[in-house]
Amino acid sequence: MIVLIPNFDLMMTAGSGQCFRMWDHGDNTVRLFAFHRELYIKSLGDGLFEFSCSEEEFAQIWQTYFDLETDYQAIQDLFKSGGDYLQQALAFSSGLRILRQDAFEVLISFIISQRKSIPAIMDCVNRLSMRFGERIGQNAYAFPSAPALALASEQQLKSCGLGYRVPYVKETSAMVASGQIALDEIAQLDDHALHQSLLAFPGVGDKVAACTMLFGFHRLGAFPVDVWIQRALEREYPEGIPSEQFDGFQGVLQQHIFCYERHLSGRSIRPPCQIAPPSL
DNA sequence: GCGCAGGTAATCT
DNA sequence: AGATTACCTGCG
Repeated sequence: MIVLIPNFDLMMTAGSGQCFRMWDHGDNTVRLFAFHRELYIKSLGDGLFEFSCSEEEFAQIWQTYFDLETDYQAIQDLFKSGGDYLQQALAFSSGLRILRQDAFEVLISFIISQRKSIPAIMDCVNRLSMRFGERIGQNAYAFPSAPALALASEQQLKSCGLGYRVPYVKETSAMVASGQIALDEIAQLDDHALHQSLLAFPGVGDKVAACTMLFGFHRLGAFPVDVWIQRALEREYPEGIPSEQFDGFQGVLQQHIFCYERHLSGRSIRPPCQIAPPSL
């Protein structure tokens, strides 16, 4: 099916580091896995996109996943008074959206992300999915469930390249699987309480908690500070960023700055090409 | 071979 | 409280 989606940059969103299961498939097409489904999207230009699914599935799953019902133009307008640097960042990364991903997948993925490059994270997540996730198609696997990861042996997890994060992933999955911390329950909490709850998971500090809030719980006010953001803040806002001005949407701001900073440093903002199936 | 990659937790002062 | 350091693994 073909849809008109104004103000949506598919490649920018796919390469923005918020998700690890979306690849540049060539020919302006992106391939992704989410919510036990496989999807291809082709950008046709002029705001037109071709989705490899039915209209029902689009309305039911993907419209929400890509947060297409939120007015991002209105959010961007909030940042208009943010100075030249911000305007340049926005101009570069306009069309970016905050995906509504599965909270458990985000939690585990960002625990893995520490001290890893984006391609390395994608490798790990992909290996975990191939080994412990449900098969959803030709060479396509869903992200594993919490019980599946909780039951995995340390050796199996280690062979997916997790390194010292193995106990973090295993214990966090066990806590979710047992209901000790139920993700659907803490989803009801306010931002501060949710952040505190997430810190109780091993391997989760302020940064991973903020990423989980922003990408897994769609808390647009969460503001993850990684090395890129920190460098940008020190350089552009030595007196501190006037974050009250952007209250409630600092997370969107963070994504724009992140994309722009990586662009300035010469890093790709495009999603990596589909890699060869990881060896098991 | 060495340093670093979207950090965290343990161990200092 | 704030600063320092080890940590798996893969890649340049």
